Amino acid sequence: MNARPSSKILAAPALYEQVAERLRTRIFAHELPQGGWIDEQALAVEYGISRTPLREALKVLASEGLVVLKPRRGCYVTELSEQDIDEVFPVMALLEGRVAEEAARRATSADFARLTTIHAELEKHAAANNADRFFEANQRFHAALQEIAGNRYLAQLIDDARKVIKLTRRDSLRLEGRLKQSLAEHRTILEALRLKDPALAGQRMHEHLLSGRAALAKLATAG
Amino acid sequence: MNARPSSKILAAPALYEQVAERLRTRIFAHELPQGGWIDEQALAVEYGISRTPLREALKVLASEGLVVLKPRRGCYVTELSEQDIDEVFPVMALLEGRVAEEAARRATSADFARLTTIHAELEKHAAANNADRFFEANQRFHAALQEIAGNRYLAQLIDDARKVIKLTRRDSLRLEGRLKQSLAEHRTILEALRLKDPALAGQRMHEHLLSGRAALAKLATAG
DNA sequence: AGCCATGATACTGCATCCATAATTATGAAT
DNA sequence: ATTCATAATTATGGATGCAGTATCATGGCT
Repeated sequence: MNARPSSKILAAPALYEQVAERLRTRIFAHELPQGGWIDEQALAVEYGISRTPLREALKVLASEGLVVLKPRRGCYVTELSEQDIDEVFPVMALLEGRVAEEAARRATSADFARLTTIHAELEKHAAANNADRFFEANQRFHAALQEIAGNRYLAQLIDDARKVIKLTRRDSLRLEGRLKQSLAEHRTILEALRLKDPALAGQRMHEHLLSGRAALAKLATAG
Repeated sequence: MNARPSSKILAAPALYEQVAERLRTRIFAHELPQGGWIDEQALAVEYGISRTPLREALKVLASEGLVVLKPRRGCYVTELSEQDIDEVFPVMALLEGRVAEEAARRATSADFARLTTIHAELEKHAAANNADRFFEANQRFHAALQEIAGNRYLAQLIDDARKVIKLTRRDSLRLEGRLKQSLAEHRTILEALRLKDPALAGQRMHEHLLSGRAALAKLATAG
């Protein structure tokens, strides 16, 4: 069957890419549980496709670190150990810090206006205590910074790292008080950007990320 | 044909992985030229395999950034623009700097002895003006640092970045005087490690990488 | 003479099929 | 009853086949 043919609006992505995206969504939703076996046949039947594009999609996900391919054994959703998280977050903090630094150097007044708009949404959703929308706006804020920083390779690495982190079932924004804390940190970052102080922006962003990891750690003990 | 079956010494890598590795080698050797089209059929015939594992290998290389997949058009070796290089190197410098920093914190005396040994080889090959061996020893030095730093994710990113950089046909070590300069920089890095000064080691490594990029830039103008 | 249309060619992308290896189930022996 | 050996089942990995589309060449038209 395979979606309606009318979906071919300007260069349809390859089937394996569509499949990869669907699988990512399911993995992030933890619908496919960590460490769980991925049944190629079942998925192929479910998607109404053959195993070929599915297997190609899995190769892609494997190089993204979302699944592990055990030769002759099959494919499993990656399990993140506490150590893994402790390795990824500092790198993420480093990269995001760099983005903030560069963004502070390059941001035009138009860029700053855009960031301010997004930040206003963060304030709104935090006030409403809406973690989902806050999360979404947060993503857009970081994405905007990446664009302003203007280093696509750096942005790519951050996106990849974010995918890995999303493997965790825990969501620090759900932690009591974390949402407000995150907002406060964002305020200081925006302030540093406004001051056009690259070092300060980088430093605060760096701390912001590490603060996120600490929140995650609290969740681990709390259950 | 497919290598001798006797090569199954303890968990043979999947065929697509072997193919990916062979392709990487050919790409780095510029045997497959930048921007060049990759003929799936011809390669499959040459390797004596079907197109299936070959295509899977290409998916992996694509997510490594070594090739680009144009839907319905085929696969092409990635072309690095000057801008791409200017985006990758600063990130590389950032990551390698971090590795050096962490390594300075964690290195035991045994680790330091190992680094000293490798550095001695660098000195030797630099004296002999042997760029190939210098390059190889240089790789081992950086690999050793990564291991000492103990962050596998960080190491992974560096390895990936290094692959991208290797796409360039230019080799800065061939530049007159660069080999000696690189050696001198290595000396200062080792010195910082010996002093167990993380900040200094990180800073010097960072500069070392940027210095490498500058050398590459000179090569660009020199031809 | 140059340009556009039409047809031939060739390659990509997906499906299907097959061989091999791993896992599980069954049964026998200790 | 437990354990080990053996057979059946199932899934992975690779090969082959086929449909759809992009590219290239040839020929007609302006």
